[in-house]
Amino acid sequence: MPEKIERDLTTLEYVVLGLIGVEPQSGYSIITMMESGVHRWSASPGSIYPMLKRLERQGIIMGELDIVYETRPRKIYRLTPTGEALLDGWLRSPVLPASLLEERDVALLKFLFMEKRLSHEEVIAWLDTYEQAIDSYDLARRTFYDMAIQQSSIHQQLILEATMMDLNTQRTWVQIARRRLQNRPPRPASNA
Amino acid sequence: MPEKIERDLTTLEYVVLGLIGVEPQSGYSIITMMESGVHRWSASPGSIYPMLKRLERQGIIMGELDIVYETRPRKIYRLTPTGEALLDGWLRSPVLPASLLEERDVALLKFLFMEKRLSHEEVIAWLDTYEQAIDSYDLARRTFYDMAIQQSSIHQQLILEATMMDLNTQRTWVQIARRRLQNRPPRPASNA
DNA sequence: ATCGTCATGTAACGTGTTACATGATTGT
DNA sequence: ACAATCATGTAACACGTTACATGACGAT
Repeated sequence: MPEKIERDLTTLEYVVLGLIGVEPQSGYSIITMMESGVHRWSASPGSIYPMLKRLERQGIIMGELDIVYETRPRKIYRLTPTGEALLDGWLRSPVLPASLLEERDVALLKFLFMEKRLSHEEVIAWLDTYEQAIDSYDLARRTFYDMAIQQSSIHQQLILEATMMDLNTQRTWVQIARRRLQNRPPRPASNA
Repeated sequence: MPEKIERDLTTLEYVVLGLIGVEPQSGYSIITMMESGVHRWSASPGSIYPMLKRLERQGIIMGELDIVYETRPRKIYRLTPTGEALLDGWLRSPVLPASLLEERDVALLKFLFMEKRLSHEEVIAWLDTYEQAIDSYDLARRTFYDMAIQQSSIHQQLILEATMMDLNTQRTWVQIARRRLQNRPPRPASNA
């Protein structure tokens, strides 16, 4: 009987769920993937192993000793149905304006994990929320921008411009991504 | 006699030092500034007040009760020489390739705090390190890019492109910033 | 008189870090 | 035989969060 899940999961926990969701992983493989990867979260053994046990206690993942295909026994964790629901809920959660500048890497990671877990339409819908977040942020900032830009120092002005440029880049990317996904053939045709 | 400073300061601590460095602040004003500001660090009272005491114990800041200009007594903290040295060292520290994608907001905050603490030349030099970081990241990624882009899935390709676009935006911004600062008149001339 | 804001603080809690420890297995 | 890697774990520690507590002041 699993523990009750009281608090919302950490971003780091969701990322681990995402990795496991793409393919079942051992603690060691998670650590090495995150060390060598594009992720900012340096997964130390001291955080991963207790976390895996915690998530297993809560019935979110379940570990199984793998002694068949590997000479060296490893404990492979996979998602339980509860874990799948949690992960997919996180992946589907819309991009919020507040997270545009500070959690972009998280958004990209979610986009990575989505590929194998969400339907085509859901990914498009998520990209729509992304663009809506940019729009509303843009709107709020643009009115503020005109006021603030006047009486700001040079550095403050440049920071405002940096965020504007940042948003524009993100908007362009979202549009590219959506177009690319929409043009994607439903199934890979015969090659060559 | 202040405690020895064992560990390196947290980013949050440096940000607080930056705020105090621009102008002496009370705990409350720090909290409100960070809540309303562009910063991702939600400064809760439970983090700020203990931190201020900690930094004071270490001789990095010093607080003084302000009962003269304010009806309501507040404790105003200012940097000690030790604190100034720490802050300026942090501000001068070069931008590293690893921090380009994950700590951009920190870089912009540093850029904000620099304005009143570093010389013109030092700011330019810091921008140079910024661009060098972009160059080296770009170099490493570009060789990887050509290899990886081939056998990557659509989502992986798009993530790679997102980071490339991101880097390009940052490079453009750095160049704009440097140009703007170099064209800046040394002193504001007479206005109107 | 009362409510909201200003202003500072404390206590419990949990997560992540650093450092250390252990042992099996592979390579040379 | 020995070193490096694979693989999992533990213990101490510290920071930050959440929630709670306190009181003075200003406005109505």
